Amino acid sequence: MRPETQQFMKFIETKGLLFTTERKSVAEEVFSTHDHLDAEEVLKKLKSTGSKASRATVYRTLDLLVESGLVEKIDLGEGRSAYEHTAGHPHHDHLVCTVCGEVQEFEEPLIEQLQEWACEKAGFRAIGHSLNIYGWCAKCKLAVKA
Amino acid sequence: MRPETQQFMKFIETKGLLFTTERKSVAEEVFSTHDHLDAEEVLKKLKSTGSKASRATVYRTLDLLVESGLVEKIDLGEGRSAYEHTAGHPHHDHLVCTVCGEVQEFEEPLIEQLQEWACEKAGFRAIGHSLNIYGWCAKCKLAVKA
DNA sequence: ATTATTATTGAGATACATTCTCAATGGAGC
DNA sequence: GCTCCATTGAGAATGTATCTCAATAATAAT
Repeated sequence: MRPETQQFMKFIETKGLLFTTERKSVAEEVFSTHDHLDAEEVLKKLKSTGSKASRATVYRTLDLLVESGLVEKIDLGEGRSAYEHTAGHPHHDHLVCTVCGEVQEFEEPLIEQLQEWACEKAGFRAIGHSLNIYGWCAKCKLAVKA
Repeated sequence: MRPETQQFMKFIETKGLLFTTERKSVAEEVFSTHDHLDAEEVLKKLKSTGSKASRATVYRTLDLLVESGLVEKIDLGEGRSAYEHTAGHPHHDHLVCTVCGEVQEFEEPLIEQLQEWACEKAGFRAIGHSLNIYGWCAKCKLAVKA
């Protein structure tokens, strides 16, 4: 069991919930990669490894993972969203390729700072934010030129 | 007919399409306010003013309006999106209140600049972007305290 | 141990925004 | 008027996510 899954177990038990096999397998799946996974991908991977976790359980467990703070839900626009685990990952924003769908990360601490100022100015109390830039990734740019 | 609708007409005709009553009424509706409208709101307003434009036509015309550059489609996250006309509006980002649903705008040219740099660094060619901050607007913050 | 209580689950129903299909409509030009 | 093709509307289909509810599994009580 991965250390992150251990942490999740602690979170679940502290909340007075049960750390079931299904919850464990969803967590292990999410923690197994640094890629951005969407719920459907998690479900598919679980199916292929023999787990019988249902779609509903996958969504429910992903919500719990987000609540635990170990996983971040990112809104990729147009109703798509993905999950990634936060361990050892500072906050970052996303470059979404509209050609191949790939999602790259980028960091810009100053942008975060400027956002905070904008909120202060507007009397707004921020809870979360999402910044996506849509366009062509380096690979797809080349592919078109060629 | 509003001047923006005139421009839209020109766009439609230049494209070799027909400037129909339905397209005209959708455009007039969108240009009638500076608020952020979603497709369903446009449809409802049209229904109430006697127009018989269908949902499909509303969506199709909104796409044309975006293509013309006179209207911007903004992704508000969680699958919601809204439209606003761009005339006389510099680019801006959005503060989305998760309590009352209100959408405020804010401008921060430096953020735009930083985004461009981030793209350059990653070899990414940006086409569009969306920055939303979610949280409590000033009004809802007060309402909870009271 | 047996029973009662509660949490969790899966399958499918439902919701929702959006897009698609396709037959019917209706201008534009001959 | 007739032909042609763009446009339209009604409803079906899509995709993502949530909800319902009976069945199941775990925990607590006796």
